[in-house]
Amino acid sequence: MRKLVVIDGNSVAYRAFFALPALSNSSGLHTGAVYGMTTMLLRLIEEEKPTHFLAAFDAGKVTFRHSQYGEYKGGRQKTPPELSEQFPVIRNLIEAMGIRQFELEGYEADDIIGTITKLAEQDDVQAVVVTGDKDMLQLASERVTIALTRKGVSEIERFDPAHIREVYNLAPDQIRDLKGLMGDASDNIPGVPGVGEKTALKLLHEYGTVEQVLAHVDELKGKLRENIANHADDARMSKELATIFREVPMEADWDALRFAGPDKPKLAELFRKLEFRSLIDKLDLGGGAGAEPAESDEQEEALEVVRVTADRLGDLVKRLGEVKAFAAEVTGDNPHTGDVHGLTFLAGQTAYYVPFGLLASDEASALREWLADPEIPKITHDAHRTEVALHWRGLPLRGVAFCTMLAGYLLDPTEAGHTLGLLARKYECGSVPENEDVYGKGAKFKVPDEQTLAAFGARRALAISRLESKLSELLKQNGMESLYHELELPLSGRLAAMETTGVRVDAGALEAYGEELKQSIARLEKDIYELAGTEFNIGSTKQLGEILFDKLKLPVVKKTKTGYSTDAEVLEKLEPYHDIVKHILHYRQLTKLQSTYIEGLLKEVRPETGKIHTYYQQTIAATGRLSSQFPNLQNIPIRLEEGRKIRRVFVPSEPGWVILAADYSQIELRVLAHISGDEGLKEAFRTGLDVHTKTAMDVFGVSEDQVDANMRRQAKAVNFGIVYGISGFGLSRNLDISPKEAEAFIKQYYETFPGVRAYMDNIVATAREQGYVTTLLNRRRYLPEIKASNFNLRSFAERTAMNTPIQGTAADIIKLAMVKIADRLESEGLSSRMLLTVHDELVFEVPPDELETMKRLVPEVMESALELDVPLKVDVSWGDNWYEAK
DNA sequence: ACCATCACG
DNA sequence: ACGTACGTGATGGTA
Repeated sequence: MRKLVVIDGNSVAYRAFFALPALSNSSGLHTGAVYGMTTMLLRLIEEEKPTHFLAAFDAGKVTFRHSQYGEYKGGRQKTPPELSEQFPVIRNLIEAMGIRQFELEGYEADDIIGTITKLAEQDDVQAVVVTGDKDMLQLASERVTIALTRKGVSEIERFDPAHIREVYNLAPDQIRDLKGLMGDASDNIPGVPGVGEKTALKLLHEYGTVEQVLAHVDELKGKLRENIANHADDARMSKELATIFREVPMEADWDALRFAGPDKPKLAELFRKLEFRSLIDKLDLGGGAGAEPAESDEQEEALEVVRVTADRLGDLVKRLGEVKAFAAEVTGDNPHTGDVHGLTFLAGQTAYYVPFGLLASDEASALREWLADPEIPKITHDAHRTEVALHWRGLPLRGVAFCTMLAGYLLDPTEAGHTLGLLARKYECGSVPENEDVYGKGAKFKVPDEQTLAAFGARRALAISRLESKLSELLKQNGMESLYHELELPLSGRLAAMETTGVRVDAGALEAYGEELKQSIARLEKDIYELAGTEFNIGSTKQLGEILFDKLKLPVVKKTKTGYSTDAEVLEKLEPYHDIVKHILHYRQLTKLQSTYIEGLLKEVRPETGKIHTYYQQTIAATGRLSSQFPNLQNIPIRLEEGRKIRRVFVPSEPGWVILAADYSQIELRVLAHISGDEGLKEAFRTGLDVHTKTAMDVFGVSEDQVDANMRRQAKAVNFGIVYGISGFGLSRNLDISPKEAEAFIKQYYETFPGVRAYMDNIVATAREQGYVTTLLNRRRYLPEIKASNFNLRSFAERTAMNTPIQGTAADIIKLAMVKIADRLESEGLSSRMLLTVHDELVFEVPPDELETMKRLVPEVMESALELDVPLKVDVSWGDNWYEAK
């Protein structure tokens, strides 16, 4: 006798997901539903001994039921991401189990199951349907049993027609009628209002079917009669929706469905990945023929995890000399406001977890001294963040000798992230969960108990220690040792110091400016409403588009994928058509200032100090630049006067001091001159002429006094374009000229500076050959897409190949200058403080008696940070605030 | 969560 | 013929 088991894949997965606790493996993959599914499949194989096995899944989102009833399954909760991520794994599991899976576009699993069971009946095959969905009971027959999951998936109740009769006193076919009357909230099937299971059963026992109930509605009384009479159509439609379609175009290929048991090696590998250790043992999958040896982390298993208490601190203190690595539990995106929960120290085979409370207590002074001692080398992950977070708790961190995050970044700056979990996996140094998996995120954020933190810390510390040896070797192989040890690592401490120092902001002045803006915005708003003839949300691009293009019939210049484009470029083109446009542009400008720079900055001012403390991300930008967050102080307005005024509120934190700003002049073009070796471009910088004017002279073949403003503007655009990895189209858009004309400019430029063209050609060829490009200090960026056949991807990679060495070398230079300046300030005992860095600019606060020294020292160090074939030039300025330092 | 927009170098 | 400038972060609106 052939016996088929059919699983309702989606239904059972949901059941398993909600029934089981939120399990996850050490790499953070949720595994609850997979685990539930696994135990259930194993039990089915054991108990049912199927000769044929099929798992049916829903395909696509729209089925024919939606065309019958638009609201079908409407209002259903979105699948939780913790479950969605498990579906692919469930598919792998089923495959490894040796079970055939099936789905068909436009049909639900129900329909596939309805059809296969019908075919089973025809071919004399015994079938068991496993599902959580009671609707399926309608399929029960002599040959078809429905196994409903109970208590999640741990129990199964089998329904044959006799059992259905016992429980409901209905025939299987009448289940459809039951649903038709009572509806089903989970599928958004309406049914008849006021009719639940009890009433529906009573009616069906009396009349048999929905149609008969409707025919005898006159015999009913009161509200029930009224409801049924009014919702007769709903009842008929509901029944139809609940009816499983059994004519899906598919064939009964019993050979294809034959079940020969699990693919053991595959299953073993999957279980190892999922960390279902008990199942590996239970199924004896551990070392069977064909199975790979179990990947057990012996070192991790041998690790002793100690939760340090006050009376056991001595054990750790005695072994501080042996500490190989430490891991800090820091949570929160912003380390200035985040929490430190504890530190784990790895000494030999022991991981000591010290909760923060203990670390901060009198008893733990030896630990704090160890952390603060610059002479004791320390290895950790994300030293920069840790140092900032510890600083605010009065704990200095010095002597960081290796940071695995920074190393991971240098080895491949374009990776999606450099968390310890990602690095450990990538470099095969154990598996470490992400913070998100340990602490949760958003509303679910919760600090777990100390035991969990200790176990987590132990794994982190072990991974850090393993990564250190691997990554330092790789840095050496890549020739990045000095980039790492002499530039990035020292910089990380300098950044932490700048950030914790912070920059004073005159909050009163900021608020006052906000008041002014508020008035202007209100006036603009009124004007705009008047000109539009209606009030609307000007901030909504959708509503604005409707006003401009539907109501006022302005020409559509550009579209976005979601509708009309209304960006500044479009609005500038529309200015001549309607007065409203310039008001909108002005409104945009002022609301940007108000929301991002007035309100945004005010939120970040610490009331205790009146300062803003940004956080520089050292491991984000693919080119080696820094980025600035909470708030971003690298995009404070300067180009337009109204915005530039914001800079007035950035003031010295000590009375009488001044703000001093020093910026590299044309650093990227100078770098280009150096690395391309182009004689003409080098000459341009040696003459000391304005480089854009000089470019205009050379490209247009005119003398200095013949260069007009327009020629200089065009030359400047070409220079920018060159740095960005030029294309005729890009330049044409920027200059608002035709691509043809732009091409001509570029051709002319390349003829004038042939060395630049040679560089561009060479760097792209180099990228193609070696797969990456480098900066002067050997920073590296991989460009795998340089070989893509897709034109877009490849072109992008080519422009990146041209740009990254330039932008990245400029970043190398200013970073080097920062480290050198910080060293000088220290060695010369100056009290001036480095506060900010904005890609090619450094900002300091300076006491009056050091101003002369700093005016000399800062440019001197910046200009000599790295010797190029062209001079580096730095402009210095100072004043009472950042605005005045121009 | 994603998009469009806009601030900076 | 393809369809774009390089690198970031914050905001408000919308789905």
